[in-house]
Amino acid sequence: MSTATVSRVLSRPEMVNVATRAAVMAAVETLGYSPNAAAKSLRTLRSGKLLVTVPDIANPFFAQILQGIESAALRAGYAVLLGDTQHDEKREQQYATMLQRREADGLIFLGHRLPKAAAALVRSLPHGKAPVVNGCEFSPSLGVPSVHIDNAKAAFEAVDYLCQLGHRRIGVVTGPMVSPLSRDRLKGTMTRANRDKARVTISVAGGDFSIESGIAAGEQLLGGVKPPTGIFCFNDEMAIGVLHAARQHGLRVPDDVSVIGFDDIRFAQYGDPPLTTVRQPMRELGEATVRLLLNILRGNVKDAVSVTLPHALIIRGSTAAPRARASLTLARG
Amino acid sequence: MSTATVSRVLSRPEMVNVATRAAVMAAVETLGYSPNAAAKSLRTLRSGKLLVTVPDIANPFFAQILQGIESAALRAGYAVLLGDTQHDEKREQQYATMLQRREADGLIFLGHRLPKAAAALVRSLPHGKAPVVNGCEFSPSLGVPSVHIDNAKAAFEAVDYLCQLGHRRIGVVTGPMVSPLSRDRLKGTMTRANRDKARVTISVAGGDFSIESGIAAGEQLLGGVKPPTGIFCFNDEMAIGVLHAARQHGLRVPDDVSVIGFDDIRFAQYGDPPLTTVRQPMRELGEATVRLLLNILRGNVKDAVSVTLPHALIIRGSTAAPRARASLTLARG
DNA sequence: CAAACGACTGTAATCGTTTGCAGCGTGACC
DNA sequence: GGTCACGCTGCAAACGATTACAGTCGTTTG
Repeated sequence: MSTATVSRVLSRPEMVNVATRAAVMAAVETLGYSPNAAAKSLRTLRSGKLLVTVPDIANPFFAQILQGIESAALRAGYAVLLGDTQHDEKREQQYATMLQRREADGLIFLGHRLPKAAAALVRSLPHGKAPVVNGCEFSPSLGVPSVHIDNAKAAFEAVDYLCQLGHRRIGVVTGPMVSPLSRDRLKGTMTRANRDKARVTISVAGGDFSIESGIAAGEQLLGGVKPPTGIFCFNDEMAIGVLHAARQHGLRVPDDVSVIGFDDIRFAQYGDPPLTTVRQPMRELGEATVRLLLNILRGNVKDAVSVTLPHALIIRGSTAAPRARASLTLARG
Repeated sequence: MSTATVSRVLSRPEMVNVATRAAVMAAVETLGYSPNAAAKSLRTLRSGKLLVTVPDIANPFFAQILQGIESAALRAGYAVLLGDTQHDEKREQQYATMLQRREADGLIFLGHRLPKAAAALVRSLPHGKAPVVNGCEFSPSLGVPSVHIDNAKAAFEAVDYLCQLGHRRIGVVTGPMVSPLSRDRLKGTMTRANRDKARVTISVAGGDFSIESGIAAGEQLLGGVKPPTGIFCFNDEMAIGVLHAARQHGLRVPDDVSVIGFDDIRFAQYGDPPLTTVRQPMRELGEATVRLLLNILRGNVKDAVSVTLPHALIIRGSTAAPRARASLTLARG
């Protein structure tokens, strides 16, 4: 029995006679044989792994995307190599070198930076051939396809909802401005605000997507004179922080101040009050990045293009019309 | 310049003359060469990867453990292969076969089941040599070392605290009883309750660690006659669910009912009310599993033993003495 | 009856490293 | 001057699979 036959039994059984096939299977069974992945990978030049770098895996938003990625990858016969970069460029670079070493067949990165090693790969291959895709952060300048929602539009709608409710002084808690995602959301926010330039004023506080930064931003916004009556946060965790800050200030939500989050993580729904938020389809987002990457790996160049998934404003208990003076303004408006 | 020299420059530079070393480095630089991981792994029989299976990556508790694992692994020069098993035995098995194929040098599993393939490995090697470790779920019968807290003691302390506050009717929201972790916590609960057998009554509701199951359990417990005045949940998410159910029933926490969670995930602290809970050192737990696994991989058999990490009852705003009748009971007691 | 064909199976090259061993030049020492 | 040690480098054999290509053998066809 040659190794060739064994190999065939395991990879393309239909090529070999049923009798020998059975014999091989039996032997495999009794010996407990299983093929060596490294040897296979060396020979075939495919590792069967997808490298996924995540800015912060403890963030439920990313965790849920990762869940979508993992399940889609598994279904397609790939395993996931996980890198938690902690927003650290060094780590991103470090992980990206795994691509060069062929430890993974492709890269999905959820941050906003395209690591050098990956950028080199993108440059060295014809357009659309590099097995590198992005999730969440659409940035055409990177030359890498991406799966994302329309962040500007989503922000527009969130702010629009606050305006419709009658809010005129609106606070925004952003993420770091280095990321296109934050910039897009701020853009959408300002677009809506500028439509009512005369009446709507926006005050901006910077956050970093953590609950703690949300608390700080909330204190900054709510501690001033003429604090905003509605606050739009660029993720749910910061919104939870703002809720917390509001309580500390003795303000009731939504009576005294309305709060909108972003993402619709599970905890948004079950807090007190339940959070009005912009839902992103996290799981689908993860699955779509895998599909996109697989299209590239399979040479389906025409299907290797960026995808925009739908979002939805989910209205819950953390938003309401502003009281008293603000309502009068609405009545007059 | 032979490949041998290049290999040496890259792996043990001190073996080669500085001049040639520099030349090689220069060539590597200009050619953008980087060694093929599969070939290296084939030759050395080490993959440089640790396989980690997690029951549910969207659960912040596991996500934080994973974060500890990832950072410790990275520091030690290992990459993490992630498997999200969704509590599914099939998936666990599937991932465990990656060990046999040598796709990973070791396995860290966070569930309560030791997959067949891994069990076979454990049996085939001398005791303490199999590169398989568990996180969270200590079960000596598996023959695999583990990193965990003292779940029985922690539960004892949580229930003890409720008793000390004066609670007599205590509800418990458990996890699935197939896991040793849940059984240990229930054991600790009953140990404390039995100490006051005459006065303390325990009612048990089963959950599955999800917020939704916490809501259901909360409704079950709070909907009956003589509902408990204190509820101990086996994780924070179910506690958040119970908080939600209490609100639905018009009950105030902690005035009408006290709630204790478990884990101390980030969201426990910033809800309303902030959750009293048992803190587990998630990050350390992850790091310790990696250390444990590395000890096995390096043949440090004497250090390849289970570890119990400290927990702590964190008292916040979701617990208080019961009111009225219950307090009288306390006064009498 | 020979040739061609088809269905399998075996041979052997190949993937890209690592590493034991041998070779080689230089300097030291006897 | 010969021997030896030492520092460095190259040779070549693994590692364990995949896969053209070349048999082998029975069956069909002209």
